[in-house]
Amino acid sequence: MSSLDMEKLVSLCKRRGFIFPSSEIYGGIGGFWDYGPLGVELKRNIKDAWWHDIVRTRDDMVGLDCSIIMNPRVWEASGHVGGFSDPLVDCKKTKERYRADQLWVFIYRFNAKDDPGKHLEFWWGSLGGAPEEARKAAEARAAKVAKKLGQPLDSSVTGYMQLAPEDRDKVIGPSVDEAGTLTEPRSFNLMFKTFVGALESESNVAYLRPETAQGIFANFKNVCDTGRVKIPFGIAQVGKSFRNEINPRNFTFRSREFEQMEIEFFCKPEDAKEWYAYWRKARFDWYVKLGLRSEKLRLRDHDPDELAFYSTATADIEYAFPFGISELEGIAHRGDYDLTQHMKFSGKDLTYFDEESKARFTPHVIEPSAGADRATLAFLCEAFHEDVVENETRTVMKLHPRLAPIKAAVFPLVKRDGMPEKAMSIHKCIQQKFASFYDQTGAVGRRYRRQDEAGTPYCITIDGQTLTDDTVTIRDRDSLKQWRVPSANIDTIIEDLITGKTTVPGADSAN
RNA sequence: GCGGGUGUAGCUCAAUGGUAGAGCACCUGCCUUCCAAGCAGGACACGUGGGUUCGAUUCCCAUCACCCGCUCCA
Repeated sequence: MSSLDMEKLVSLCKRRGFIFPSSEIYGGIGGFWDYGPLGVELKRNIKDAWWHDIVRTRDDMVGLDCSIIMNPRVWEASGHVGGFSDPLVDCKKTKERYRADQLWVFIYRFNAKDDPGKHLEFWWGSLGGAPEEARKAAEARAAKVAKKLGQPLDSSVTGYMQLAPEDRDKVIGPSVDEAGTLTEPRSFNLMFKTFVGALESESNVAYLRPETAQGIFANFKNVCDTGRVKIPFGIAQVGKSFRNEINPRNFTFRSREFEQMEIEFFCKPEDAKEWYAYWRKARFDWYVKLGLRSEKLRLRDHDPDELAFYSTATADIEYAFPFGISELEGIAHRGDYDLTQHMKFSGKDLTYFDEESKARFTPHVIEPSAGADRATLAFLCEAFHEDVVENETRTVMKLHPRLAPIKAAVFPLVKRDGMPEKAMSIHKCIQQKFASFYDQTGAVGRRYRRQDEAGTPYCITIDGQTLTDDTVTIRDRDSLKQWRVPSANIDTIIEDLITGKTTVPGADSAN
């Protein structure tokens, strides 16, 4: 799919009511999106499928729904308050961007050539994790100047962050030869700050969570104390998270408000490697099962230098979006980092006592963390098709029946002879079990096409024959095949098709 | 945050310094027995705010949003 097709998808999403720009009538707001009538059903079906497969049908998983705003100490323990904000400096000339805390300023003083009593100062900016790392580059520049002016009188080093504001203009950026091209350090803090209580003061600062995971760790003891879980087990949570992304981009892919589907799976330290391998595969297979083609998906293991310092292994499930290959879900082996951090900061014992082995230990954690909006976008991209039928383009969303916003649409072939009444009663019947849509306007072919764009897998049409033998036609979205079935147990017939218990008949038995 | 581009109806596009048009979609009626039918009628738009001008959708400035590239993404 080219980028042109991404535009088509965005257009279809808006036209058919999948996704709208947030607060559009006020000019919108970057990084926020709304789900329309079809979109909310699709996203809900994805979250429901996840919850069903991860929590309901497993005996080693329980669910949780914790608050979005937590005690701010949670985010100190997790490292988000300290590590989630980087002061950045831009070079106005080269457009390069540096981390201000890794930019060191080496000040060298030389005697001026024509006037030995006068001193010249050079403030060279140089990059490095510590001054020692940065020194080499500065020394090279000093040596160059020394050829003209002689050896420097003295030198000193300071952090760019520590400079007085009026001195920042003196600094020569790492990639330029003139001073004054660097901006003030600006803090790009990705945490959403707010205040708890009506009075705004530093003492009641709180944060909107940047991930749902920490709520699980903070509740680990509570869940264990309910006595219904034994290691190995997992806690699952679906919910909104917030990050002040520097640059939201690519439709809903990088949003500032987004929804996560996260698992923290707790196990014995010696079993962690095995569980990591298990979840790495299980989560990949889940996307394939729901319709993402495996050749568009890839499982990418992080390089050792890419890993967070506490993680021994991390893999990303990536999807080939039209705008590039990007992450849908990360599966991380987090060791005992999180529980240890929360023990340290809360002072509470979060170790686990294993009744069988009579051993006490800090569980290790495997974290499969998925983006619900990213999954939704991937399924939309995957589903989008433009088929050519009799020289006409048919836009059809080939969504997995389990995910389709509307499972069945019911049409009277024409608006008379009691067909609308019969169709309506069938629609009401199906509606008890599935999302169903009734439509009697215009030609039936147009109604089929409308449902194609919504991704509705099955259309049911009531015709003249229905009134005599009580059968209806079912039309399959992907094959365009039609066949007759009794209307009496139509809800069960649709259910069997959705669950895969039955399949579309090979023969076209339409009238 | 930087550079470039775009912004006209629900969608895709057009025209214009003098009150905006088309196709598709939508609504109503008639007609219609299976894949975007026909006829008649209808509703709907110049992203926002300033400036220039007698008059701005058009020119200028700012702002917002989106797209592309950079940057960032614990």
